[in-house]
Amino acid sequence: MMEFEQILRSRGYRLTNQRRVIVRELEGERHLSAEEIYDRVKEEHPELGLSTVYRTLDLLHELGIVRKEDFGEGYSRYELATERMHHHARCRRCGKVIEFNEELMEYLTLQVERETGFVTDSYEITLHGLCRECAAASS
Amino acid sequence: MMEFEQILRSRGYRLTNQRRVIVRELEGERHLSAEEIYDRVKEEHPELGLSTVYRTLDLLHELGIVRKEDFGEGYSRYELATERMHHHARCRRCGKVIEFNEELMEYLTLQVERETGFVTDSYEITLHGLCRECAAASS
DNA sequence: GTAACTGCAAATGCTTTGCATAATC
DNA sequence: GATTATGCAAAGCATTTGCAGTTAC
Repeated sequence: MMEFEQILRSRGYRLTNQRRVIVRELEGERHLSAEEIYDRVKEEHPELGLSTVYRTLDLLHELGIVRKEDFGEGYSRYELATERMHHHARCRRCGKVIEFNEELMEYLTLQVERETGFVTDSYEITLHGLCRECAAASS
Repeated sequence: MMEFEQILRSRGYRLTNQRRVIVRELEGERHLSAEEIYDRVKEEHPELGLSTVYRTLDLLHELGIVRKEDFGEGYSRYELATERMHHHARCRRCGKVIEFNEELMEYLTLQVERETGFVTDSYEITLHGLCRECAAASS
């Protein structure tokens, strides 16, 4: 991933080791929380601070390099915006998150842009309801 | 809205004044945060505590009576599940939330249920990108 | 009467911030 | 060398919890 370095430079941000390391971690795994990134990186780079992780994720999110996700856990998860878009179904009883992909939606983002001027670079669908087990248990 | 009283009773929960008042507030306005509900209700019912608001919203959410929404503000918003489903486009630069409706999607929930057993009672689409103004400013 | 519910205050956990130091350009 | 970025510790918020008192059934 060279692209993110160019984006940073072109906006006048500095290319630090911490930023490189955090992006590398995100390249390795999806859906990471700030704390998880911090823990993983700390082994090799004990000098990294948790606040730097938050500040970096904030910056990367604003630059459109990472997506910020909310699984209803009380904290955020992050993944590279280059990852394939995907969607979640979250059980309101047990909290389980089921992931699924689907292919339409392209037309929707076009329509929204036409109507509101909003330029979409990624999207997320969340279904609220009951997973198989909880649905079975409640009937 | 009588329905929620029946749901509570049928599950063995008690029908308290606090629960009634909180639901009434949700009937009056959409997208309310716990704190906003607390502030609105406090004028007429100073005895209501904020933790009761949170506990009630949690219960109503688990029962499927209210939807829990995340606009990326760092806290949750709530609305009655009977409200028309809608979707958001959130600007990653300025945070502005643009709301829009659309009508397809029915087929998607059916397909998900077929594949995973997940029973959807509501859904939410979030687009990530730039609003008209921020998109203009960054080009 | 008893079990569920509430209010209050304290605790928790994620995230942000102030400031002195260090690193990038 | 100037400015941006970092680390640390402390502060900030939303949310949760423990517990004694209250209320619904």
